[in-house]
Amino acid sequence: MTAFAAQGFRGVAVDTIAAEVGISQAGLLHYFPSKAALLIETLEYFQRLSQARATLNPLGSGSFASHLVVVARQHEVDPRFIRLLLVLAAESTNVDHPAHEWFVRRYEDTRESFERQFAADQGAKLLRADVNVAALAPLAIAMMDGLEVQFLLSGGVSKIAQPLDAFLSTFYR
Amino acid sequence: MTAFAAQGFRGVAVDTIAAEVGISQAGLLHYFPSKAALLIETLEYFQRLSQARATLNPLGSGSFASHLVVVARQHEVDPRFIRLLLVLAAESTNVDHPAHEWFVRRYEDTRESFERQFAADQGAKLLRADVNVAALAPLAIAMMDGLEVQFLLSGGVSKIAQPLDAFLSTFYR
DNA sequence: GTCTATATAGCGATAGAC
DNA sequence: GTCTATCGCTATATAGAC
Repeated sequence: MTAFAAQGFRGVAVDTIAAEVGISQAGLLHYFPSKAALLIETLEYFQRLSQARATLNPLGSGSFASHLVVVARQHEVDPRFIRLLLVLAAESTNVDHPAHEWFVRRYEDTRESFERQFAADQGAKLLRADVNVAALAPLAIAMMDGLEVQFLLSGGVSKIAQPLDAFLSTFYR
Repeated sequence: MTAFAAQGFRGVAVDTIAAEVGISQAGLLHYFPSKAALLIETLEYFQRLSQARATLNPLGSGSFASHLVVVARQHEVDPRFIRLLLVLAAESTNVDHPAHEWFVRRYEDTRESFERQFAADQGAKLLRADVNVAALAPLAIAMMDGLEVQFLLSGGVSKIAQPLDAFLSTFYR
């Protein structure tokens, strides 16, 4: 995760990852048929880890927006997770990239999930009734990704959680 | 520009670019001391091109926000330009990347420019007086970058200009 | 100014020993 | 299950001819 996050898919060598876990390059490729397969498995593992995190941090207590801000704050403390998604999402915009299809599907899933959860907030009279949740979902995703770019480029000076909160708050009562 | 935009820095070979302009690999490296130098020159060239475009499309007629929406619409028609920035910005979040310093400086310049132009809109009573222009600048940049990710991943299905307009409009009277 | 040729290095994947 | 060794390929950069 950290290797792919820091260098992207093409930028990291299988040997580097193998050394980090204490085995040889051939040893690592004994468990994964190819480097591309290793990447996909890494992304799937990341996904499961994120879902486990979300379960530990349930959003029953507050709005979906406040949940997103908490997640953003965690990313500021430990950017390794979200960095993996950001760097590889940009790299995989190319259709030939081994993770292209994975990211296309993931963004679609995320958009649908955001839309559902904003709709729930609207049903609970937390989100303003005049807000179009289908339009808000891609905006919220875009804002999180974009703030992350500035956070990483600035070396942590530019923040994520506070600006995200400011943005989302304009849609809540 | 198109090669680096499509594949990033590490993903493209000098030979590929050389073939595209009709000379050999050694012929191309006759003009640039290294691949990294070629990348920086490409980014500088892109910058000059963007500024020339902005001059042709002056914003005297409307607000800075409407100017940004026009630019976004151009990017939807021809994503090659902005794609270069997005892919390389993500790649260059790594401090060892040859264009890291270039992007750090560019984002700082862009943020300052956005802040100045939003302030001008506020002075002209276009932007609401209660809006914090220093806070709005990074949000606007983040939104443009994030929408671009979704545009590229969706193969052009997800749009940039219309959602950006919806976002910026909430701050204008 | 542009070429061919090559030095040098790195990488992914496989073969085969233990 | 893990290793060493190696094949085959690709890539950057340089040398030197024309």
